[in-house]
Amino acid sequence: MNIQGASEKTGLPAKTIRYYEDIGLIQPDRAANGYRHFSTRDLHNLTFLARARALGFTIEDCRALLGLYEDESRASAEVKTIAQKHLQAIEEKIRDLQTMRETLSDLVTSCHGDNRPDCPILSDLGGSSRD
Amino acid sequence: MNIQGASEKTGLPAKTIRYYEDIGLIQPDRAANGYRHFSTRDLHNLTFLARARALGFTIEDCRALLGLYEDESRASAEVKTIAQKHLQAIEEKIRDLQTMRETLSDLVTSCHGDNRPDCPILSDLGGSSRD
DNA sequence: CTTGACCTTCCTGTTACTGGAAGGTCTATG
DNA sequence: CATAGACCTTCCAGTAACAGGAAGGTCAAG
Repeated sequence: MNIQGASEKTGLPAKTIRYYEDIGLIQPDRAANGYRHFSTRDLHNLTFLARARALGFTIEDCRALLGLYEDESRASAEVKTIAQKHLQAIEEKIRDLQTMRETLSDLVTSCHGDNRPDCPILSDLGGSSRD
Repeated sequence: MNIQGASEKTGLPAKTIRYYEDIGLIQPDRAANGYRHFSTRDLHNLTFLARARALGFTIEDCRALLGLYEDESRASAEVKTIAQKHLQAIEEKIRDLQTMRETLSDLVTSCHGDNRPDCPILSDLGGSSRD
C-alpha cells in the first residue's frame, strides 16, 4: 500500500507518516521506484502511534510505548509508569488551565465591552487590584 | 535599570525580555555603552506582558492587548473580544484534556503494572476493544 | 591591572509537524 | 507514442516562545 492509502487507513497525514519514518518510528519498505510500501504491520504501528498521539503522549513516549508493544518479554510495569507520568502531567495542565479560566472568566464578565476605554481586564493586567 | 534588575522586578528571565524587545513588544532605551535601560514605563509594560502570558494569551494577543492598554481612546469591546476568544480556546483545551484524562485513567487503573507482558494499555493503543 | 560579574549579539535547538518547491513515476486517454 | 493529471520523492523553510551557549565588550572592586 502506498502512502496515501496508509494515510487514509490511519487518519494520519502523509506528511506525518514521512516524518515518523524520518525520526525512526517506522521503517516501511521501498518499492523499486522508491515509493514507500506499507505492510500490515506498518499500518498497525501507525494506527498505534495515531492513537497514542491522540492521548497526548509525546513522540518520545510513543517511541518507548511502541518498543514495548513489540517486545514480547516486556513488563507491563514499564508501560504503566509511562502512562501514569503522562496522566499526572495532563492533570497538572488541566489544573493550570482551570486557574486561567476562572480568572479570565471573572475578567470577561466584569468588562462592559462597549465603546468606552474603561476596562477591568486591562486594569487587572496592568497590575491594579481591580477596576 | 539594567536587564537583570528588570528581570528581578518582573519575574521574566533576561532572555525573555531581550526576546520581547526583538519582536518589538518593548523598546527600552540604550545607555552609551549599549546596555539596555528600563524606564518605569518599560517595567510596567513588562509586568503587563508577564501577567498576560501567565493567563495564557499568545504573544500576538499580548501585542494587541498592550496596544490597547496604551491607547486612551480604545473601546473596551475590543479587549473583551480578545479575552473571550482566548477563554473559549482554553475551555476547549480543558475539555480535550479531560477526555484524555478519563481514557488514560481507566487504562492505568486496569493495568496490573507487574513484570508480565499482558497490558491493557498497549492492547487499547493497538486497537483491540479491550484486553 | 586583573578578576568576576555584568552586558551585548548571534547561532542553534526545542516539539511535532505543515507548506511548498523541484522533480521523478504511473496510468489512462487520444 | 505523447501527454495530462495524479501520484510519489527529497529537501528547505517556517511555526511558538523561548532556552542554552559561544564569543566578546564593560564595569566596579581590590
